[in-house]
Formats: sequence, structure tokens, C-alpha cells
Amino acid sequence: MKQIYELHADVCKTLANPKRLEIINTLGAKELSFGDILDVLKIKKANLSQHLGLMRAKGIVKTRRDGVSIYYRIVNPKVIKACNIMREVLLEQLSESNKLIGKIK
Amino acid sequence: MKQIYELHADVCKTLANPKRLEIINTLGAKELSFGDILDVLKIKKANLSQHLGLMRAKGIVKTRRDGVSIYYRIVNPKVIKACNIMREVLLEQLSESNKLIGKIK
DNA sequence: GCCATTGTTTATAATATACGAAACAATGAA
DNA sequence: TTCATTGTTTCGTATATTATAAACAATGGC
Repeated sequence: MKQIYELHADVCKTLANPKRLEIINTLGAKELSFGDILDVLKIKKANLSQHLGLMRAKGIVKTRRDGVSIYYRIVNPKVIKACNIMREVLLEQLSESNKLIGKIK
Repeated sequence: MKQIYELHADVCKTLANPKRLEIINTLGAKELSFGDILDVLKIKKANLSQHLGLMRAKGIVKTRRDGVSIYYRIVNPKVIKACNIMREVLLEQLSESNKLIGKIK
């Protein structure tokens, strides 16, 4: 059952990108259209579509079409939870390095 | 403050690899020597050293030398928690696809 | 000092990711 | 039907990641 690590890494990889993290953070528990997300991220629409397409393929987001626009939302709220915990790890790392800087001064 | 997403992605990237996930899972809250980890992962020692070196550089693990061997442990237990939640996401995804298979049959 | 053990570093090659440009597709309105 | 709007797909290129081999470094015992 060692391939579980491959699948696990696959989930992590899907989150391990600054723009996709921003998408997740922007979406949260809400449902937003492609255009809404585009307004926040301010990247090329082709690129946003690629990121969202990947996230959809990996089962992180789901889509719903309403007329001319397509709405995205996060499938499993645990994804948001996992991201938040990782951000806490980051913030604790940063505050540790600040402590070090304080000591050196 | 948009570069927070870069840092956040950096933390995620460090976890987003099957072997590093296996290292984290093997370590857990314990402290293990390089050799101990090597016995579990069964990869080339150079490659293991690279993975551990990266994880140390990113502040995920810490080392302690005792004589000829070097001991590794996870710095922040939240890393384990984040990994566990992501594994739950994966398992829920897998059980969803199993449900689908059941319906099709 | 010499050597076996334990790990690290460097160089290189293979593979995967990310991005932009341009073409393409689906919808609703006129 | 035609057109504007909203996304998607494809292709080429640049960059990052990963693994292996081989050389190198640090420690303790003799």
C-alpha cells in the first residue's frame, strides 16, 4: 500500500502553488464565478483556467454553469482546514525567525 | 502581502512528495536516526539525505548529532496534523469514487 | 594517525510544472 | 444567424524537481 503516498502527494501538490492557494483562500466556503476569481487574482485568464482545470481534475473544486458564466466551489472543506494549518506552521516559523533576529540585535 | 502565498506554497511544496510524506509519517512525534529512516524507506542514502536536507532547510525537521549518527525529528507537530487532514481528504475522495463505481455496476 | 561507518555534496540527466499567446468552444442577446 | 462575452485548449518555452553516481566530510575505535 505504498502508493498511498503517491496519491497523498498528489493532493498536496495540487495545493502547493501560490496561485492555487490564493484561489482556495478566495473561494473559502463561497461559490464564485470564474470572472470573480479572475478579478481577485489578476492573472491571464488562460492561466487561471489551467489552475482551476487542474484543481477540478484533482477533485478539489467543482463547477456549475449558469448561463454564460461558470461557478467554482471547493468540494471538501477539509482542504481549507489543511491549508489553514499549514499557514499556521508558516506563521510560527516566521515568528521563530523573528525571535532569532531579536536575540541577535 | 501577496508574497505570503509564495511562502505558504513553499511549505506545502516541502510536503508534496511521496518520499517526504513517508518520512513524516515514519517520524511522527518520534526522533529517528538517518539509518532508521533509511531502513524504512529503502531508497538511496544520497537521495534520502537530499530530502532530509530540504526539509531541514525549510524548517520542517531538526537534527541532532549523537556520535556517528544523526537524529531527525519534526519541529512543529502541526505539520503532522496538516498531513493527516490531507490524507483524510484523499480517503474521502477515494470513497466517493468507490460510491460512483458502485452506482455504475 | 588510519580506517570503517555514517551521512552530505556535486554534477548530470530525466521528468514535471507554470506561463503566455493564439486558436477554439459555448452561451445568450439582438 | 450573427456577434459579444466568457472560458477552455493547445503548443512552445522556461524553470523546478527528482534521482543516480561518485566524490567528499565527520566521527569514533583501534
